[in-house]
Amino acid sequence: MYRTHSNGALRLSNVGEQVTLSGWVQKTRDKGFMAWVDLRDRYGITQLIFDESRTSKEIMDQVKTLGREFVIQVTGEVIERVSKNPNIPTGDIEILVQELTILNEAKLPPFTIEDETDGGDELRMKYRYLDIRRNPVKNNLIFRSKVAMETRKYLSDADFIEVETPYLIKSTPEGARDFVVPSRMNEGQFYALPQSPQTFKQLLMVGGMDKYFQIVKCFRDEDLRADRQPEFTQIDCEMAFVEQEDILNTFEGLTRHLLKEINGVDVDKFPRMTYDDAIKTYGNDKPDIRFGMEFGELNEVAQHKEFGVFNSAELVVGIAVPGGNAFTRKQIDNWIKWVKRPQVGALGMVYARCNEDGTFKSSVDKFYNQEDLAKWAEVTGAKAGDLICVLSGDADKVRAQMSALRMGLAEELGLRKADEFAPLWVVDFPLLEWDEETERYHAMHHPFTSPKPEDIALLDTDPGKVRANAYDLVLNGNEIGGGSIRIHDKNTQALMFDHLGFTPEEAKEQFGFLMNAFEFGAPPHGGIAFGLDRLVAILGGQETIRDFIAFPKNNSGRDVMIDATAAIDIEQLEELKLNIIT
RNA sequence: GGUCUGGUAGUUCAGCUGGUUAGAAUACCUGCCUGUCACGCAGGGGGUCGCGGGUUCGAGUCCCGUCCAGACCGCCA
Repeated sequence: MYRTHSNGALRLSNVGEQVTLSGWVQKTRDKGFMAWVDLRDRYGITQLIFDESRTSKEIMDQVKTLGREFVIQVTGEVIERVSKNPNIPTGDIEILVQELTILNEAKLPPFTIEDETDGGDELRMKYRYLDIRRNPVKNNLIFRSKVAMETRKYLSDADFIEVETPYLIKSTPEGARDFVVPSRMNEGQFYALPQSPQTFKQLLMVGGMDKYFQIVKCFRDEDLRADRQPEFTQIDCEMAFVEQEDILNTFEGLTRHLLKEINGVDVDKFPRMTYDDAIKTYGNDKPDIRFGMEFGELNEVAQHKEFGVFNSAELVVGIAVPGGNAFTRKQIDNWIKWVKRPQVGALGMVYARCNEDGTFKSSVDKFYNQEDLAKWAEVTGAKAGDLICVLSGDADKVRAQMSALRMGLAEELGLRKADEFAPLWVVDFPLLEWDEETERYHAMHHPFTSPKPEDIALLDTDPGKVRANAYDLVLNGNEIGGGSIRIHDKNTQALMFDHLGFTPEEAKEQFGFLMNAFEFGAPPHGGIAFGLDRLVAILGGQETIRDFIAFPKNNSGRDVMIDATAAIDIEQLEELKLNIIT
């Protein structure tokens, strides 16, 4: 037997017991006459003691050969420590070792296996199995497991059935790029890995599995970000015989359950905001509402003066930065530089200081008097001590720029508190989105999303104005889930494909199976999918999802540990009848 | 596809305006140390300054190219 207890288990009450422990050598502290070894496993650290007067000479010598991360097994007696360590749960006891076995030696690890490691990201990824030994990463993985378990518990209790759907499916031109898999048995043909199990879960509804969920890997061949991986996990859900309201309530319930069970936080009923309002008020369809700084549209009060920049702008928009009057001139200049970076792309920024005495001092005092600036303050909600930041230009662009500035400032001011949770439903998304490149409308969500019945008439006259029965769940400025009520009749689906530029033949070739199914009694249905990686990271109070994934890919989609991607043998290529064109 | 930042000891970093033998911390090795727990003390080893080219009397430092990493924009139905 390798162990009778874990390294986090023993307490004062175990004193006198004979125990066997196994684990990794975290650290040895050798005082000559006496040596201590911190023995680590998943559960904690237990201190081993070796002592000239109580330990055999052989074992004393053996201890001197132990290096960091050696795997050892010891047997000995639990004794009370002479000097206790209040910082760890096992700090009152130690093991007086009588037998020591080195189960496996270890090379010197390339970085320290400690909470605050000296290792950089690249190295940690290359030796991810060592990184996972560290508490922060280990705890994140345990945390993720707990979120997944609570999700299964909640949905299972609500009569949802977990069904697996295939990973080898068919490529479609809509949406993200597919990862493709060549088929050996079907020469020149390919499977695609699913971007989501969308059509399959709809077919499950036709199949009568009226409450379905799946915690499932999805794949998208697009460029990565700190919160985007090429393979990621969704909590994918679908329900039949439901309206939008039923879905929102069910999954608000799931989110509330997770916040309660995982974070111990009770949240009020989630507020709802239309897509249009989110864009107007926050410049963004996933607003972080943990803090204010809402947009104030200044066209009426700032235009028709002598300031040409504002007069020629489609939109002049401002926000009040709480306490921002404390910024130095240099700090404000740096924010101006910040918004002028190509990533944000503003041409400049106008600002107005709101002095404590109620007066204003702006960068455009030449054009605006105190009365004008007081109106700016009224529209943006600025109080004495605040700073009003104003951007202007093309409405869509300036909203995106102001949104970036709002988030940047909030981050800087510490308004994005990791332990505060502000969920929000964003509803009434547009059904279609104009794509400049292909010069046609694309489905904003996906082509199976149902238009709002009262907007269907607009499909022919003003397609961009048609709203969908689509919704996103936003948490702290991150989209953590999104879904829609689906189309469930063949004619509406055909109409949608038509407006998306599919000929009836193309629609049949790519989605004929779904259209067919709709002829055999498809129930009304809808659903939602949560991004598990992102959800877990946010519940865990972090923005980057990588440390909640055991073996993530790097920025370029590479796994630096196994060194994937890689070329394949010529034999494999021949078997697949593939040529590499360069 | 684009913008920006970085690459110097095992590791994390400093290295100014180009100028003697490239430093610190930590890790590692040796010795000492009668209760350590970020142990302490003394000593030691450790470098193709990512790679290639250029400017210069002289390049870790400046320029060009390239590779790698990270953040972001585009992209992500």
